[in-house]
Amino acid sequence: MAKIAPRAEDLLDWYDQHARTLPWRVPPLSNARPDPYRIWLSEVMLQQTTVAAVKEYFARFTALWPSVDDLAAAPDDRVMGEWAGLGYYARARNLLKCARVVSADHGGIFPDTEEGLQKLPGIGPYTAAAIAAIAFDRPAVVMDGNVERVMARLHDIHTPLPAAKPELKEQAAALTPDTRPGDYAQAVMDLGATICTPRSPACGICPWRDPCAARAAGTAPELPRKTPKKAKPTRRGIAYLARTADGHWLLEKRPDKGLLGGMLGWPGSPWADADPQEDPPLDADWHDVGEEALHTFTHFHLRLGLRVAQIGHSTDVIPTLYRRDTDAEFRLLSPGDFRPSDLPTIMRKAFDLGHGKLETLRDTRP
DNA sequence: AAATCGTGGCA
DNA sequence: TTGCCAAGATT
Repeated sequence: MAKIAPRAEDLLDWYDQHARTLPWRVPPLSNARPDPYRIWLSEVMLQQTTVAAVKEYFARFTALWPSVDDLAAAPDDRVMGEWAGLGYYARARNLLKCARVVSADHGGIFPDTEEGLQKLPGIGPYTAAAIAAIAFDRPAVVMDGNVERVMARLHDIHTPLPAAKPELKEQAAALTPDTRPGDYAQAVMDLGATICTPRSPACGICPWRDPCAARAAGTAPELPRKTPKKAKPTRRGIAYLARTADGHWLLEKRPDKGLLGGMLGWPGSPWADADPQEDPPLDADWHDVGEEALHTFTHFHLRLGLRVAQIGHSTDVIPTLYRRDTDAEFRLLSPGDFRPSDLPTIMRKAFDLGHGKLETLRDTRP
């Protein structure tokens, strides 16, 4: 029985009828070109992040900063605060760097080639190809998790990831068309997101069901294979939430490098595998919150012990803040300046738990 | 080049 | 409950 070769045209026909409506997307067959700024912003937000999580952030960012020049002019703290909760905060730092390079060095115009795009901060092989294809309709080979999965199944490739990447890219390159490459790139990703899903793929309604080798072999649900991941260790630490008599909160701006880099957080001990050590940022009547903030990062679990204290007036606290030997900068934020939504999730969890304890202290010990 | 870097949803 | 997963980049 002769093997049927998959055709890009069949996928495009499916896409014309089934393309999802997305805030950053121009519908197929509309003869409109998308705004490269919005494509870039959406692609950076979508790195390792679900469409559902991105939507509200994309709406807020484009409302606050409609153009790359607007974003380039924004203060760092505002952008980091708006990114809070979305994760992978290096993306936000590189987003700003990239906006400022495009604004200052390229007149606010994004490069229209893969090579030019990939020179910019935060734009790697995938994002450069995606912007080149979607925004400029160039026949770039767009490789993301969806494309890897679709290619592995289409050709019944059992080599585990990431070793299979070169082979999967060869197959993807052979299929990428010269006509409508932007729609094709989005079509493969839509296929992966809605039909050729990681679990329980809907092979029966797939536009590529006939040429799919894994469907014929019955192996689609178990592809692509992946090399096993390491178990996550559990680390522990202690965070200190201090509020001044006039309602200021004592936070720190974490150093730009490393975990939660550039974000606001509560002062505290290092996070280590051993039992946590007390390490308060200043002398105060610290109270144990009695409940830990639990959180799981990419490569470890965290149990964060919490201490809270009422401290003196903000104008009296400031001189004591320079005793600590750390890369982070202390910040005393007034009630008007402190927004819990500016915090990364673990720090917001700590606030939610510690805030209530502080209210209890005030009520029971006037 | 293996490790690092978030978060929320889902089975 | 735990592990897996999502339009990856950086070092």
